[in-house]
Amino acid sequence: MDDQPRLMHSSHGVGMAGHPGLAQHMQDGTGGADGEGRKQDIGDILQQIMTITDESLDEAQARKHALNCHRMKPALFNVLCEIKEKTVLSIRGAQEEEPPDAQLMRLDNMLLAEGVSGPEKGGGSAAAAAAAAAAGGGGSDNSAEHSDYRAKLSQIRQIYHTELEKYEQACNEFTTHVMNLLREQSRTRPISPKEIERMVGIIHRKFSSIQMQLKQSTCEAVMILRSRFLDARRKRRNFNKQATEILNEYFYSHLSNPYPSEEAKEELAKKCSITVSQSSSNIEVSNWFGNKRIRYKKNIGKFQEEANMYAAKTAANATSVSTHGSQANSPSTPNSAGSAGSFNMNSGDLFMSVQSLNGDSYQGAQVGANVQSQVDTLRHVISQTGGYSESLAASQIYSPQGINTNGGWQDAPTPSSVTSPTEGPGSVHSDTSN
DNA sequence: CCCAATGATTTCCT
DNA sequence: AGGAAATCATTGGG
Repeated sequence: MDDQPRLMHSSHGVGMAGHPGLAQHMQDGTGGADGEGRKQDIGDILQQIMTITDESLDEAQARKHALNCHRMKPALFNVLCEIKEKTVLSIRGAQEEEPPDAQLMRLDNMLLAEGVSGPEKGGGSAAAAAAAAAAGGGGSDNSAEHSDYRAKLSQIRQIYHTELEKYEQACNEFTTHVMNLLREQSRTRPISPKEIERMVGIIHRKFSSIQMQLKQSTCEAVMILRSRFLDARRKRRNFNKQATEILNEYFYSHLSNPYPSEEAKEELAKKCSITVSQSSSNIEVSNWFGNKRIRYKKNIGKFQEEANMYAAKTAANATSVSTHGSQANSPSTPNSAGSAGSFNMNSGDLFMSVQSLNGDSYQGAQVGANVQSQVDTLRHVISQTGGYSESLAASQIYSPQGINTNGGWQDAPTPSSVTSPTEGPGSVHSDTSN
């Protein structure tokens, strides 16, 4: 009944604007043409409409019905709709074209990328829960953190989907409700189907903006989750002793060329049980070697002790494993030799092949019991002169440091520090200055 | 709490 | 692409 005044206004307006003084005119009774008769009708109708508020409800209802059934009703309705269209809707209509929302697209893309809105492995919340359980329980090759992350993610996903569903349902309900209402009211108000359509569009837009908020907050949640779990990538855990041992062993036994191939990396990763996941374990190994190389090179003195230790260790291993050490020693020592010299000068593959063949055993073979001293002396020798090393065929081959003199994988930043074997650590202070 | 060690990331270079 | 170098950020020992 709120509509009554409005109805009256508009009809009033129409009457005045379109046919000024129409009512009076007709009441004069002048003119007897057909048109005049119709005008008379319209006048009556308007009159009735205007006085409708004075009547009782029942009467009004009856009148309404009568008006609805009036033969002029559709025409009048159309006129009113038209005018309304021109005055109000056209203004609104101009600016209602929605721009293809970039923001929304971004959100959608992200949700898709994060696997929140994407094709679910299954359907509905039950599947989400199942996925979460699976991730938590049977986490194939991921750390606990990772599975935790996935569980949380699927939780978010579930919430997102239920909310989305709720919104959709609400939107539909509301839309049909409004549509019914408008249709109903179109019997008493000038509401065209077009307008209803437009209204539906407005409603949908409103709801989609709500939806966007939902998406946005979901995205935020995912981001937070990421920052807490995956992006805690800087959160490092130290490798366990065994792992570092294995890596160090490899590093120092390949000191001449500490660049493990992909396969080697994989192998190492496996051995170190850094098998977080196939792909990332190699990265970890690569990181380790990258760090090691740079840090070793930067301050060889500091690593001297460590180097000797691992040299001794590998040597010991080799000797214990293989008896052919002694005989192999001088002739086949190549590995290290290859390392130093051949790395740059000779063909890489030769060196590689040799190394891969007996890389591990070389030290054992050569050094035997007093590995350490030999190592040190050799280093010493090499670091000092190139000529000298020549005379000591084996040693030349041997020492990793030789490389840096040649400009191997390192540019020999601290050659002097290598001075005396026993003073290995002592030399450190000179390095510490670096 | 300070600091060295160290794993990870970033930037630049080849 | 992969490495070197610089840098960041955490860990763990004192």
